[in-house]
Amino acid sequence: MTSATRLSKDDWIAAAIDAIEHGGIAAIAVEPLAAGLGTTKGSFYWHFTNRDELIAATMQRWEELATGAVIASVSEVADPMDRLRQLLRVVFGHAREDRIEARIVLAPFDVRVSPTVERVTALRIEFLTSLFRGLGFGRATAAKRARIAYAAYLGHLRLLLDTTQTSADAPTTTRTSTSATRAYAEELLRVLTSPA
Amino acid sequence: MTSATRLSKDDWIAAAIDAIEHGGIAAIAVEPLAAGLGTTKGSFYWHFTNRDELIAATMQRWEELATGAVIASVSEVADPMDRLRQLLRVVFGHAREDRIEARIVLAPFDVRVSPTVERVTALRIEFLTSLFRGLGFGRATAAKRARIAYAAYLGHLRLLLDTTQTSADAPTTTRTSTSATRAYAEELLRVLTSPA
DNA sequence: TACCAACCATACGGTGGCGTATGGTTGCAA
DNA sequence: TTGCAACCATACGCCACCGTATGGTTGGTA
Repeated sequence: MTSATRLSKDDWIAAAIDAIEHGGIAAIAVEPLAAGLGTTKGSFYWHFTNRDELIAATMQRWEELATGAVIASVSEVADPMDRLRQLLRVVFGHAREDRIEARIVLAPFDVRVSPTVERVTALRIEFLTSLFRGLGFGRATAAKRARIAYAAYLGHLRLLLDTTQTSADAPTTTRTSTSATRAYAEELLRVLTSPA
Repeated sequence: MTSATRLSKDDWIAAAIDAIEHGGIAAIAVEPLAAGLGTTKGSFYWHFTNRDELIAATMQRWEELATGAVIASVSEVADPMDRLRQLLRVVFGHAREDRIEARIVLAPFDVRVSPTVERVTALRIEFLTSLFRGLGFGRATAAKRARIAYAAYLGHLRLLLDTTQTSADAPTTTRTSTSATRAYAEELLRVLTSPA
């Protein structure tokens, strides 16, 4: 994995994204990252002018990942109800692993992060709103339900971290989507689509 | 405010809680706090053995505040439906100011914080569950709705921070409970109490 | 009023991270 | 095979913070 080859900008960004999992953007620190990559600051400061530039690049990369994947994986489904169901399935299935998502999306008050997160948030809520509109809800109701749905997702993301971290073993066996989580998602779907 | 008198342990804890608003537990740093209090480390290390002890004390204090107030302010209402309504009103009214709550409750992965937060979380969800049971929902449904309700609260807490921070003026005019927030809370109440 | 305990200031050494400077390597291209 | 550009290592100074050591103050009590 740590091949003795030379590094690219993207290698640093990838390492930065990994680091987020264990300490948020605060963990995007040059010297620890260099150590992890088996190199030194000398390399880093050739590719980047400073730490903030890496953080910016990392956020940009995350934004691409965050917007592209999920929505795409859903938009192929035709029926609106099935789309929403599918979305919840995907999103709540992933949630357990997505520590990175959690760290970025739950972390407030950081100017280097918030613009990106706010864009992603807006986009996701818009997408959800269109879903609810497709289900026949009026404009205002759809907007509110979308917001509730996304808030519930965020909260769920946070709540998952409680039980997860205690056992530091965490085998690669992604035991995602516990039956409890499934039940939660189904109930959420139920209440969110209850008649206006 | 910064009277030239001597300081107590509680003064440091109070300062620590304030500091959380502008940087989370990371902002509970001895020297900055000392400067803010108009004193020096000398004082601090007389009252506490080290930084972690202050953090622990601060979390303990927050736990008291977090559990006591809200639940008490609600339990005087008789009718279950009104209780829930009242709870949402209180909680969503406060939310905008409660940056501190947000920073503590949304921050994961910190061993010095998580045990406290997890206790508070469990307690609140239990309380919510009993509310839903009081509304006539069965055990399982009540538990799920409670979890959804709390997740929606957490997510809402996070979403509020987006719009809030941009304008750094933030006058003391607690413009809490925007009409948008009210509408959100009402819709949330509606979907959460929709028939099983 | 003299003293002791509570409380605080100052100075120090240590750590971890940032950014710069400067001098290697390495590999491809002429 | 030499040479230059890309890439990396090492060493340095700086800053913010932690914790210790040590020597003041201060205020109440004997």
